[in-house]
Amino acid sequence: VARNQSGKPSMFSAIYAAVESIPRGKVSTYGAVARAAGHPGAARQVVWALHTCHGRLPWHRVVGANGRILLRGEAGLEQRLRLQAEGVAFSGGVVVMEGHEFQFRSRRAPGKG
DNA sequence: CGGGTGACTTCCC
DNA sequence: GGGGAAGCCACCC
Repeated sequence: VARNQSGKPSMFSAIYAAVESIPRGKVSTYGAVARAAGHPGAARQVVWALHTCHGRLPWHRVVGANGRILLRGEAGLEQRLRLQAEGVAFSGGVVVMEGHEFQFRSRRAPGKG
């Protein structure tokens, strides 16, 4: 577990755990992961975490708002292929969030849950 | 402490 | 649908 110089766990740890918690066949957004990690607005740090752990995390399960693939070049293609391989549906080049967006343990809008 | 950077997000036209 | 701007946070120099 990565820690800060102060000794307390950094957002890295929270973000890391959040990304790891995304089950196969589901996806989430940078913002949602940041929220689930307890750091709303830290979407950019999610990118940082993914980069730091590129290869250790299901990075392909993290997409941009509206299920858009933000990666460039082959990376973007690979992400899409990986998601499709997991059964994630695409429409018009973007992920069908409707039913594929992973809902973290009661973090987003209260709704019915 | 300041400046630049990044797989972001939201608001407006 | 595309472009511009502001907000956000941590890493690196």
